[in-house]
Amino acid sequence: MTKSIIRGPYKPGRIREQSRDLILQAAQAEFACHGFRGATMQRIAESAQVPKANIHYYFTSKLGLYGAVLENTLNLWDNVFNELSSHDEPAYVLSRYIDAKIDFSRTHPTASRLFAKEMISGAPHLSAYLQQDYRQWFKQRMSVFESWVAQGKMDNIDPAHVIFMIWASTQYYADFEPQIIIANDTEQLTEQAFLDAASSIKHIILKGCGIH
Amino acid sequence: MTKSIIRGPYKPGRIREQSRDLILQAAQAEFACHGFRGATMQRIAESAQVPKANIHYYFTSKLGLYGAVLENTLNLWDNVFNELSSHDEPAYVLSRYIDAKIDFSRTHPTASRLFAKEMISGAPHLSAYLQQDYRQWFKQRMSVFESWVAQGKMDNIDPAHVIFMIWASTQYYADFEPQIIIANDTEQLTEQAFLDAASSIKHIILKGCGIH
DNA sequence: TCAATACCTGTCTTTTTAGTCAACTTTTCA
DNA sequence: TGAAAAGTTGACTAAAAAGACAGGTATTGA
Repeated sequence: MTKSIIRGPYKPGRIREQSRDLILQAAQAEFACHGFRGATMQRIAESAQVPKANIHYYFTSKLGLYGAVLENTLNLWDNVFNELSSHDEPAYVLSRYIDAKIDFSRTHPTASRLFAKEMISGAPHLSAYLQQDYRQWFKQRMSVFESWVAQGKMDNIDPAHVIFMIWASTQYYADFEPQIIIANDTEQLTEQAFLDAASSIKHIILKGCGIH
Repeated sequence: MTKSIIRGPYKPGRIREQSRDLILQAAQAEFACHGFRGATMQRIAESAQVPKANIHYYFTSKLGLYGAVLENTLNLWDNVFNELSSHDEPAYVLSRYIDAKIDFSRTHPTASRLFAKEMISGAPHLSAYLQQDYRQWFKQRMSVFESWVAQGKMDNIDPAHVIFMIWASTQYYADFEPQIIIANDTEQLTEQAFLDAASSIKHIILKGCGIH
């Protein structure tokens, strides 16, 4: 076998990590497309090109696999969330954040869709996350916006709606791709299309909030 | 039986219509929550409080039922679409449209979620609609926006992104309800919450597009 | 009132699904 | 190098799924 040449010297747990990752990748796509109930272990196995029993060697059950996929995806998510850092200039902060969100939609569309599906289903598997990290993050950012309003750096708008508008607008380009593709009369969305979207969103949000 | 007293005099086909509607209602909720594959005829039957065989009396198959639900929902959708009529004043037209969209999110959240799920799955059952009515509607409205830009009534922004932003922002309040509820520290969204959302969205979109 | 028609549903079949398991191969490391 | 550990998988089981259908009941209009 040429494995040791191709993959380099063996380390304990290396195969485990690699196989798990392969399965998680396939599972993310399947769950994003069909939701938890609609996904089947068989299709995930075929997509990952492993026997179904192999999935059950690494994951206890379908629910366990789904949990692992969600956890995996939450980490990516948090990185983008943290782009909305504290900074004196709202124009700079929001511009960077919108760019980061649009870039996430372009580079991780299935991650975005997975969360959207979970939310639409009532987020039955995300309540812990929503109650903890999300809630905390949200409150912190709210206070940043409020300080901007107090300093006259932006219009007096409920920050929650601004945040929702940014999320909704940026995630739309991942979640509603078929609609956008048909409207654009194209086969697939180019990087330029995402940059244009970011540009329009930034224009409307910044100007709309009275940020200079 | 008291049916004739409760339901009034019988007309041919009246029972059919009533039963179909009951099932469609339950099916919409189930499909919206679990998607086409994740939904089961059994749960739809339980939710509608009819035997499963009764569903198969009115609908040929699961796919047939799903198609009927989609068609049913598309009619509601189109009514809201048509609110974005031609009119001289962009401020008036867009305000009315945003109000109508937010109101739809409030009064028909499951309809909104059903479409969102279908879109995220790649819209496999909506290609006909997207290629026909949707495409046509979109092009027409684009030209309205373009005439506004030409007349200097709004900033020179690609209208597609404005439309997407309005859709995304308004539908978000139906599709991502769990997220919004937790951010709002409330049990459920009140009508006032929707009115506030509409108000903020209108402020940002109109001002952001340079519409007076 | 009384066929004819429409409506209803318990029971059955077939297919698909999640999950198990024991026999097998590969990898590791002492 | 060889035995223990890790990884693999074909074949199985039990549960859940969609759908068919025959034998019923309710409704209608003449």
